Formats: sequence, C-alpha cells, structure tokens
Amino acid sequence: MSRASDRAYNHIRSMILSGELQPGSQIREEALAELCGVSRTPVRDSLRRLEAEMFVRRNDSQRSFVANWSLDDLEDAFQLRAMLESYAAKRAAMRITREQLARMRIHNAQLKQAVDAVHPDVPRFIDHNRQFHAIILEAAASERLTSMLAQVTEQPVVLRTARQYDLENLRRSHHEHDELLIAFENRDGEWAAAVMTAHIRRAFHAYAEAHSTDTEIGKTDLAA
Amino acid sequence: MSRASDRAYNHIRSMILSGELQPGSQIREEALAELCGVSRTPVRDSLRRLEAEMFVRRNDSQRSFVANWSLDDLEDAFQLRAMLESYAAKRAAMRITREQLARMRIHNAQLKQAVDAVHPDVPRFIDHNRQFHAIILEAAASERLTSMLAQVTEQPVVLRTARQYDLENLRRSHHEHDELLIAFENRDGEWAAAVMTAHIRRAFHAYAEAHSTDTEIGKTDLAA
DNA sequence: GTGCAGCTTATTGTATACAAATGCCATTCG
DNA sequence: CGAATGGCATTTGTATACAATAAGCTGCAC
Repeated sequence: MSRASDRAYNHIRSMILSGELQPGSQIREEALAELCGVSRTPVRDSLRRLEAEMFVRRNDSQRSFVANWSLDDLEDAFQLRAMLESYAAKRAAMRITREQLARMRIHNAQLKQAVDAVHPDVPRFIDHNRQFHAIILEAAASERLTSMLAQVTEQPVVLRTARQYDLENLRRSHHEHDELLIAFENRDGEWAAAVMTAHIRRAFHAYAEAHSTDTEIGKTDLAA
Repeated sequence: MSRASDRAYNHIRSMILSGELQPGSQIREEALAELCGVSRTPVRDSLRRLEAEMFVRRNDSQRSFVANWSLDDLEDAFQLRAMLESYAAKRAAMRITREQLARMRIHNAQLKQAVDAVHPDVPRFIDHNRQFHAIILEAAASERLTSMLAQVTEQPVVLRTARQYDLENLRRSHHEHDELLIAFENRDGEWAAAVMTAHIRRAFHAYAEAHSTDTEIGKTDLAA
C-alpha cells in the first residue's frame, strides 16, 4: 500500500465507485495526478488497470472517460454475476471449511439484526452481505473467478442508492442465505448454485423495479 | 497500431501464447523493452494489461512472471468458458443477423473441408473454428463478455499442441456447429446454450484425455 | 453567414534519469 | 559449520522532459 501506484489506483477507483468522478466524464491524467499527489506515471498505471476492469473506457483518440453503463449493460452484468457466482457456490460447496461456514453464519446473523432492528441499518446490512458473499468466493478458490466477479459486482454508487431495496427484500436475502448455508452443509453444489442463481436474479429484479419507478434518477443516470 | 505501446502489447502477448516466453519464467522489463525496440514505459503499460488479463502474474515483490497454469486452473478456465460461451450463444440467438449466420455457415463448411480432406489441415480447422466462435461473440454484442472470454479462450500453445485432437473429435465439432446453427435459425437461446455447453465440455474432455495419455508433456508443462 | 485551413493549445505517448526496494553473495561472528 | 548481517548488483517505481497527436479556435475566403 505504500506504493504511489496502489494509492492512486485505490483513490481513483473509490472516486469512481462513490460517484465523485461522474460516469461519462473525461479523465485527465494530469488532474488526477495532482489530486493523488503523485506524478502522471502511477496514474497511467492505474488507468490501464481500471480500463481492463472496465471502470474506465477510452475513445479512439486515447482519451479516458469514466464508464457510463446503460441499463442493458447493467442487466448484462447481473446475468454474468448470476452465472459466475453460481459457479462460485458450486465450487465452494466442495471445498468450504467448517471455519468458513461459521463465519458465514455470523455475517448472516449480523445482517439479519441490521434489518430487523427498530432502526434498520442498511449500510451495515450491505457490509455483512458483502462479506458473506466474499467468503463463498474465498472458498471457491479460483483467482480467475475472483477477478471476473470483481468486474461485475462493484458498481458506481449512483446506480445503487442505499435506500433502494426495501426491507422486505433485504429480509428475503437473509432467508436465501440460510438456504445457501444448508446447501453448503450438505455439500450439495447443484443446490447451492440453483439457490445462488435465484438469489442474484431476484436481487436484480428488485433493483430494476426500484429504478424503473424512480424515473428521476433512472432518466439522468442511465441515459447513454 | 502505430503506437509503440500497442506493438509491445501484441508482441509480448504473442510471445506468451506461442511459448516463446515460457510459463513460469521471469519477465524483465528492460529485456522486453530491447526485444520490442521501445523503452520500458510502453512495456510496463503492456505488462499491466497482461496482468489484468492473467497472462502475467506478479509475486509480492513486484517481479513479473509468465503465468503458469496448473491442470486445475485449466479445468477451471474451461468451466468458465463453457458458461460464458453458453451465455454468448443465448444472447446471440436473440440478435444474430442473416448475414452473420451466412458467415458462420461458410466457416463451418471450411472447417469441415479442412478435416475431411485427404491431407487434413488442422491449423486451418482451428482458424475457421475460431472465426465461427468469434461471430457468435460478435452477435452476442456484450463487450464485457468479450473481454472475459478472451481471458479463458486464448491459452499458451504449449498446452494445446496442434495434433492433440484426433480427427474424429474435430468432425464431431463440425456436427455440433451444425446443431448450433439450427438453434440460431430458430432463435432458440436455451437450445443454443445447451448445445454450446456440451460442445465446450466435450472439447475439454477430449483435450484432457489427450494430455493424460501424453505423460511427457503433461508432466513438464503442467507442473506447478 | 458558413465552411474550411492553418495555427494554437491541451492531452497523451515515450524516453530517460534517478530513487527505492529487493535479492544475492560474501563475510563474519557465534 | 551455520546463521545472521552488511553491502553490492539487479530490478522495479516515480518523476520529469520532450515528442506526437488530436481538439478547438481564429480568421479568411467564398
């Protein structure tokens, strides 16, 4: 982390994810270099990486822009995520350890608490949800899969405002996680994969519905 | 293509795929820079890209190495490829044009000729096969999918010596392609996806079998 | 007033110099 | 004799300078 290159990468990436760098806006190496307090060299390194991860795009005259996804792109990403994460579940079912299962149960209990409390804490839910899924990926033990999933899982925050999923949906996630845990305990990869597919698809539909009703955000952010 | 950076990228990539740069061997920026006739800067750019595409790996002290895949990694790649390419087939079924179908038929006829001739021409088969699959990807029209598939489709040549698939297997590929074409004509995405899954899986099994009997290459190339 | 030409400016590409870090080897001390 | 340590060599990281390219603008001609 002490490398300027890594700092620049993380900085830029988080600026994209947080929406600080707006989708579609042009990126100038010099400007980012000043922002990160480094020279253009590490910024360029970072841009190449982010480009490969499709967070950054370039036009034919080598100008860089923050990726701006259409709703189609987004649905495509969710489809890919459903497939990849189901595959992860299948692999994980064969390899997962008791210790990993225990950690998953903890996170699942925590995310349940987060939405069942009198004052629901959605960010906390999101965090434990993320960790729950991360353990599956860890158990799947495929570097390639991990890097591919990163590309379709992390998305700019402007496209998934925190309050968008209603609590009912969040609670259903919790129950689907329960079912995943049972599938893992039985080391039933097919079952785990099927549950995961349903889980991700449902999440997307909830998401798409929330956005189709929210015409204001939908119109402005999802326009090409 | 006139950019030194692109030239370096293509050069290094092809050296990896051809086996000229052996899996596991260390990469020194300076050496590659001389080889490509450029400075270290574009070489570094290329290495970052190739790293993101998992053709190049780095240890914890920032040294780069040509990726060296285990048999497990390879099977993993094929599984991913089966999923991704099935998804491509599904998308393609909805979008493919008459013109694209026509081109696919031409390539399929050509690859049939290549293996049915008195002197079978395996490289020619491979080329038309590649183009056949490329058209499906083109019809699927998903950039993300395209870049992901590139990572699991292109592999060092040392791991797939030209003669490895016997002609019988190649002919079966031709017939599976025929079935894909019918599925596309009927715009039946599920069918196309199912055929594609079977197609890729069979190809992997033929491949794995050829390699398990060829202990010499298997031992030397697939060792960690 | 409109369109094109050429220049000006902004931005990226490349090379090089130097700094930092890593690995290797030899030397020394227990 | 083995392990630890210090310094040297190799390799990568970063900054900067300059070259090349593309965009934008100004002014001229029609």
